[in-house]
Amino acid sequence: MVTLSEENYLKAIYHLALGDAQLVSTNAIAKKMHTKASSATDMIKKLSEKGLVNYQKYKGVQLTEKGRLAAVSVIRKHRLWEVFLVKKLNFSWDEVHEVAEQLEHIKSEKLTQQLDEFLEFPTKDPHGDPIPDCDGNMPSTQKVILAKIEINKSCMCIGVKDSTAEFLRYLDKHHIALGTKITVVSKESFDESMTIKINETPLVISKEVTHNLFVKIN
Amino acid sequence: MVTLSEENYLKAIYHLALGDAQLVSTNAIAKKMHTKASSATDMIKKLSEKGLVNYQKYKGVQLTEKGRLAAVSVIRKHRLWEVFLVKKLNFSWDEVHEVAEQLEHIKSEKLTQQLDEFLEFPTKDPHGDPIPDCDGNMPSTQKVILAKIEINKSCMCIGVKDSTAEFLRYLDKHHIALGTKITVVSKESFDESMTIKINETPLVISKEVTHNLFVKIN
DNA sequence: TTAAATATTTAGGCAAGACTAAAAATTTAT
DNA sequence: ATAAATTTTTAGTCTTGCCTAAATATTTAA
Repeated sequence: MVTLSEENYLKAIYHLALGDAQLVSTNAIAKKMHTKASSATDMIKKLSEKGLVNYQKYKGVQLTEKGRLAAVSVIRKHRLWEVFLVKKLNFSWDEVHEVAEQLEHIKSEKLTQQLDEFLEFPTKDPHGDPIPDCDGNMPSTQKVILAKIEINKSCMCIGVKDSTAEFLRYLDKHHIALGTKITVVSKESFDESMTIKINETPLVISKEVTHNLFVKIN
Repeated sequence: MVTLSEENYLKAIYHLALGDAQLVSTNAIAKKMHTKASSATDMIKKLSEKGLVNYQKYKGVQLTEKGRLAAVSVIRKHRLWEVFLVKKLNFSWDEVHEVAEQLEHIKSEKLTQQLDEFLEFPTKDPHGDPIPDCDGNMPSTQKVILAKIEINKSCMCIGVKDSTAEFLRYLDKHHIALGTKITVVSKESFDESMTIKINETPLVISKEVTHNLFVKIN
């Protein structure tokens, strides 16, 4: 039995380790969970006792395979529900997160499978993130940050890094969506801003934007 | 802010008062919630402090209007999700309850409204229970227990009283569904059993069944 | 290579929601 | 009308998940 709070910590650790088995620090976890380091330590101990993470005092934690499966299961549900909200209930991509944060904890194997089928087995959520399969396999994506694209090259927007509602609405306003073709026109080195073209329309974007957009080279 | 636990107590009180403003006893609440009377007392005090119930020591509780609205809102969500599970995700009517018990606590006004629309504003859940509207109005239903129907009269099955999975599967087995026409053939007074006809097929049912089926006289 | 800064853990507490045991109120029965 | 039975409340504990403050490790810097 994994509690709701434990699920949230596992998810945080998974994301902080970038889906890998990297060591994650107590402070990083506390920050992500908006709690204090002492609370994170408490929870880490509990997760460790349950065999969900490997933990050595002062050294950091990593998910065990059991912990990784639990984290990925929550992420799978989160992303499936996001698809449901956008595709079936007319939510926009900047509104789905907080509702999906609740729905991801609903426990029912059958519910998740039937939802997956009802949505016709989607492979990406509305922000372009991959949906793990029911065996816990997370599809790998070779995505790159827009900032890395060279001048005069084109690429396609395939995801966002931090999907805060404000950022997503900014993208909507400037007609940047998943699948949108972006051409890099020029870069300013002093502030890392960039001029891009979308459908022949030029747009100047700050480094906050270039570092939060994932693209794929065609 | 109403907690998950508080919502469950409010729902229990609503059901025990039969949707009315009747006084409900501490013991009855404890029994329904599968907790001890002392736990129920603790929670009653909290609900009372929050203005969700009226409470006088040793006298029992009743929902305030605020409490009733909170209870009905949870019931609305529960029943909408049950419809979703049956209509969209191919659940059968005996499988939906425990999942809906979780889904009913998801907090999002928009989610509930969009779900209602997506389901085309259903008025009944899969067990025949009415779905309250978004303003907290619970449609009244003049349903009667099958046991009350006179010999040689016909009626239509419109709901179940206690919808335990076992009872629902019993009904499935004997082809009794919502909308099924039932004719009362005879009654045994010593054990309150009854012989009925469904599509000309006779069936003997016990008093456990006749007291758990709601019917409507044509 | 020590001293200072930072990160982490421990110790002790708090609120929610449950429990047991005991006290108090109410109801039922003699 | 009083005793017995039942119901309800109170008092004190437990667990989960959080907190603050203090202690201890580790890392960074002089």
